Amino acid sequence: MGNRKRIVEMCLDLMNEEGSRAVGTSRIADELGISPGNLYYHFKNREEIVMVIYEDLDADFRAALVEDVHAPISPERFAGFFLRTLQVAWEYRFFFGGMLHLLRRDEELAARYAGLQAWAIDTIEGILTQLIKDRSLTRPKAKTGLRSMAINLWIVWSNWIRFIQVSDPSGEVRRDHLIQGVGQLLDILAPYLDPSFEKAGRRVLTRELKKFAEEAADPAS
Amino acid sequence: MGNRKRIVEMCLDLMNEEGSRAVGTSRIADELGISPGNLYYHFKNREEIVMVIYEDLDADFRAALVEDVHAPISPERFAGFFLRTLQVAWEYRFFFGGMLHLLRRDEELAARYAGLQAWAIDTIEGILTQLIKDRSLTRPKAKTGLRSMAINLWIVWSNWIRFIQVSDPSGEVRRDHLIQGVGQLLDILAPYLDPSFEKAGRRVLTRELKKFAEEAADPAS
DNA sequence: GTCTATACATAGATAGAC
DNA sequence: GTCTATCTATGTATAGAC
Repeated sequence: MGNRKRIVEMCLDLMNEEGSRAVGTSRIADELGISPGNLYYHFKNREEIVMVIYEDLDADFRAALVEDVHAPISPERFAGFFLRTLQVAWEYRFFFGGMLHLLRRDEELAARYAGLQAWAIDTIEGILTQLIKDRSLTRPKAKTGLRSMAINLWIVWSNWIRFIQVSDPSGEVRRDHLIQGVGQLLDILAPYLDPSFEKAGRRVLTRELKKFAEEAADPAS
Repeated sequence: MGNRKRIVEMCLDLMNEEGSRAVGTSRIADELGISPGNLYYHFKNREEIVMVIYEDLDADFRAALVEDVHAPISPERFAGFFLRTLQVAWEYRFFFGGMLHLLRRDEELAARYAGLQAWAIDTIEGILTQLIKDRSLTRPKAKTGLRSMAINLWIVWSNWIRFIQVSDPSGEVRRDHLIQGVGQLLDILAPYLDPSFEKAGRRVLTRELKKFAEEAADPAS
């Protein structure tokens, strides 16, 4: 694998582990056993590395939210949206952790992320609208209810990992925390969901939790 | 006013404006027209300044959430909890913006904030329980529903300001954004709220919005 | 309490050899 | 494509005079 790619991956790993601020260009180079000069041959500056990573995040998130959206939306697929996107939030957790600072220092990144956020909220609203058509969701009374719901889902989604990290500073985030996050998102919608749809969605979580517990007990597989 | 206090206030202002990371000790001293040495006479290090500010935040938040909690809880008081606490989140927005980084570099701060978070979620759950006793809120079906609701309220609360900041990178956060945030929090509870209780709560927001619009139109007052 | 001067570490970035 | 060497800027913090 070329050094360019190795730099990006090391940067992502280190930043996820220690936060974006703690990771500088010299640190990345050190860790890879290459020279700072080499790193700067591949990238104009530190921002550029982060931007490359952000592009992956952006693409992964959009793919996770758009994948398999054909109507009607099954509870399994609906739970899948949440689970896949939370997985993305986990894989790029450094970004959400240090977001404000990263965006402040890079206007282009700020604009792009604002765009992703706007798109995400619209798309979530679209999914909710589809659920209403499918009769899996009751329309909220207030006109702005759907949008408000989409915003709340987005906020909880984009901050769930941080919430877990802060709750237990010395603990690590595990897959069951992600599954718990999906439950948390479902709870926002619960009062509007068709009971059997909700039940089926929750079953997916129970199944995932079981799978995780088994893997944890038997790491061989 | 003594320099110690001026340092704390300047630090808070600068960090709120530019993010905690962008503000160093030399910058604070510069801005106040005092020497770095003077700053270090008053504080052991930068962490200590942040800790002093955090202590205010902690106290202000607790006071805002506990103030005037006698049962039964009126819709006006309930809306007041949200409005006052969001005001606190706004006054110390630097902390929420750079939280993960701040907590990573200061174990004591991390422990204290984790404590505040746990207390807050418990206290919110307590308020919801009181609302159920008052018959202003319907108990959610799931056993863990109340707690989940409290967590969602907390997550949206603690990240609302950041959400607004990121939504419009070049815009400023105004009081009407805070009021919108209260609406957002109410929406999480809406399906469980007694309709007349909810209506009265919303009226508080309309009134606050009107007050803000008038003040904006007539800054003299 | 406050100042000047300075030490020290680290991070971002570049020049030029190989 | 990669290296060594180095520059520059900045931030944290201290020593010692006033």
